[in-house]
Amino acid sequence: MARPRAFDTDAALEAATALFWERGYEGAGLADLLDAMGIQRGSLYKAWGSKKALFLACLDHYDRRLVDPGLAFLRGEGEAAALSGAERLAAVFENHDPRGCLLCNSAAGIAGVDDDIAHRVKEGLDRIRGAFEAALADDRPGAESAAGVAEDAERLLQRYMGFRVQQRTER
Amino acid sequence: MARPRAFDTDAALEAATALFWERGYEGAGLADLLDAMGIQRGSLYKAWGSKKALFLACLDHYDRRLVDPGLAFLRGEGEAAALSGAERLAAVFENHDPRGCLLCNSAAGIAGVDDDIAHRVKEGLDRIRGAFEAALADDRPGAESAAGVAEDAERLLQRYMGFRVQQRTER
DNA sequence: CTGATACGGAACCAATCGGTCTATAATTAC
DNA sequence: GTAATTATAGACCGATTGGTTCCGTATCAG
Repeated sequence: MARPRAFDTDAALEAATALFWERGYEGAGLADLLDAMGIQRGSLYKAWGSKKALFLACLDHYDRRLVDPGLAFLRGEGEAAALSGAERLAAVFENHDPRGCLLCNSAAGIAGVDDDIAHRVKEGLDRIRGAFEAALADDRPGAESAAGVAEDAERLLQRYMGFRVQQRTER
Repeated sequence: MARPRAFDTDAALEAATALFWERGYEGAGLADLLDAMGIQRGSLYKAWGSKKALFLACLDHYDRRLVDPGLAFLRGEGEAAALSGAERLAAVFENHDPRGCLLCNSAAGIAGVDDDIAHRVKEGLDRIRGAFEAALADDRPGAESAAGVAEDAERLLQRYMGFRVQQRTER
């Protein structure tokens, strides 16, 4: 084919994600995004088509770079295998970031207005709940309390979301 | 003095609060706000001075109309006196609203960008934490576990915030 | 009745919003 | 080398943003 893209898609996505994370979907204007990404309007619209599509791509990027490793840790994969479920869960609530969590911020914000984004965010949160369930089940014998685990995971997800949201007010 | 205000400040605040609640600070434009409030630009700026000041006034209105009664309930005042602390706490997690909680939405959103709003939101959340503490202490003997109550109240606040945020993705 | 006040309504403002378009440059296949 | 293809930069678009200013008028105290 013809002329290849001159910018690093992943690096641009990383920069856009950071801005959406800090300022939210509506708070991050096109001009700010382009500035942070170091590209021009034409390139953005050629690559992603719209601000909303870019945002959805950022949610994917966020999943890949931050959520997935976190979920693997919770499930006890890799070096986390040496830790108990409770220890892995405790580690999650050590992670402080004044920006909170992109998924949680989006849930409280734009997800209440846009159905596509709401659906995408819900998916992400469901994945986190699943990993919480895995970590909880790891410390409990047999299938004795499958329902209890699901219920506790739901509460844990709620606490996690609140935990991350709370950090945005503490600066 | 002279000519009195022709519109009901409280009713206008109620309408503005509803819009901010549903769409967030940045999602609610002046045109939408004025339309919902049934007043004109001039009146809004004469009465509140700016969009941000209006928003802060809406947070106060929200406190007065919804938070305060909720806190009184948690503290066991009025007809809630017949309920145990645990029963009062359980009732709080029954309240479903697809708009979530204005305080929590603001924490996850605009509070991360504006310091004045962040401060105001933090205050509101601290008040909720205090009421959780009161409800928890009500079920526990003496001052045996004051620190434990504070810690549990913090976790309860986190779960509450996540609980309300979550509802914005479930529509 | 009169003068002071400040209201409601609308015109108006610069700046920004998300998005499109075109001219140019770079790269490929042939 | 040439033609086809695609990305780039940036000018440009109408609409909307939050905010100001003005005017005619209603309402007050004296």
